[in-house]
Amino acid sequence: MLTQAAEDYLKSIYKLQEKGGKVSTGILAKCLDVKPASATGMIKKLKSMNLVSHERYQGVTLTEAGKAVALEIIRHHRLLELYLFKALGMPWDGVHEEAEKLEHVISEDVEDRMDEFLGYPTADPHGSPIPDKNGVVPKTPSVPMTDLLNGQSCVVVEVSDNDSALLRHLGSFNLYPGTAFRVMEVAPFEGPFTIDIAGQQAVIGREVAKHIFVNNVHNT
Amino acid sequence: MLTQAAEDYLKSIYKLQEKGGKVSTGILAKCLDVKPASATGMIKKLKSMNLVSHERYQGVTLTEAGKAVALEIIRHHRLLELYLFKALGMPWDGVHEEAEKLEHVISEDVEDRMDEFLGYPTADPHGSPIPDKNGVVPKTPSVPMTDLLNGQSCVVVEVSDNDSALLRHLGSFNLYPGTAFRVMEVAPFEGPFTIDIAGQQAVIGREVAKHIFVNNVHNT
DNA sequence: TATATAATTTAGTCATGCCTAAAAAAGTTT
DNA sequence: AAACTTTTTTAGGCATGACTAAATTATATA
Repeated sequence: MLTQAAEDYLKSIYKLQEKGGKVSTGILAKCLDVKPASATGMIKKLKSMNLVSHERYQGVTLTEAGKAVALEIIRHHRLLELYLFKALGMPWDGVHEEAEKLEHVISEDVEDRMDEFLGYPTADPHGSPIPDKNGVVPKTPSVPMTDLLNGQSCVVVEVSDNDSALLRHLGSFNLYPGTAFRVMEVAPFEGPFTIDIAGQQAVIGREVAKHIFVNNVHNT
Repeated sequence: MLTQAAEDYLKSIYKLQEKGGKVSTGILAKCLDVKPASATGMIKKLKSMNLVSHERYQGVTLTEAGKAVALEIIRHHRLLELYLFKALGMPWDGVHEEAEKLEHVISEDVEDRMDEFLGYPTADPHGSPIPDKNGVVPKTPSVPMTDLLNGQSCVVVEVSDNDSALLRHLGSFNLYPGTAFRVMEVAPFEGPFTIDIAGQQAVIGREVAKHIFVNNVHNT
């Protein structure tokens, strides 16, 4: 059985690997809020378990086995988030933290039962894809909201899940995955977006917009 | 925050204390499957946190603070058992093990939501009382099935939850908390009980009967 | 009351797991 | 090639929680 720390490392490596191939020790360390030396240490341990490949000074990659573990943890996490949201009515800005603890602990049996209860879902409350039991991730193409131009309409696909204050902010505009909106105005000089959500106007700053991903972009 | 091991010690001390006042180091060690010296070590740690009282060679007792922690863990455990049973349909012989891991991890928020979902229950699937948020334990008087005499009828109140093979065995007779049965025969020389459960006969050995607690005992 | 037995505590060890600071090594830039 | 950055190694710290062996204390017995 893997330790919680090992699982967290694998999860981080997976996420970093998704957007940039090999993962450097430094980036990984920063992502996990530890010193690079600590990351090197854990990388060695994971390598000895054949969960990662690593050539000195060359960065880490997950092996197939490591990837399988990472995806299982991510699957646990996202199923838990959705379950806590739908079955227990937890606010969407609270489920991440709780899932972070539970993901290391639940059995496959509980995972399966939640999956069934939820009707075999493909995305968590923040729109992140839930890997299936075989490790297949149902990706939905999307672009960052910052790509949008004046007058364009779209639908929210996904938002970052790790900042609960941000999530509360978006919730106050009813800006959830699935929500459609239209860009009314893009202020010049990297300014904020004014958007229309079902008749309600909202102003979304650049920093916030970076964390919102949309699809179905079209001019109206 | 307490470690999982510390919480487990407090829980064990609470349970042992319930049936016999002060808890000896040896009993505690046996109960947790560690050596007595290890138990002494943890007792010292818990004492330094004012969670237990302890005079050398005199056994341990929980302080009010320690009792509060123990009851909170037990509340978590039993709510989880019932939740897993009712909301996720887990078999009653599987919920104990799962709850054993989750009890150390869930937040008060999740606890409250499960409690509400379940309608503020007072007993888990094995009939063990669920302490309320103030640490009040809703006890139901009961006697061990081994006290029963020929011809007596009664209702199952509670069964031991820590042996899943035993639970499967009882389940095969539909012998759950709330189930009524009548003693048809008590074999002599500490022999087994033959009972009638809704028209079905079952033979229950002494060792099993020790783990079944009943009330509403009356002659019929 | 002396003594044997049992229980408990002390003291010291060991393993795990994760972390750090500082020095050394390897890669990258200019 | 020199200077800089990043990574790795080294050496060590700290917390947890278990263990053994020996010493101590309590209890039961003769």
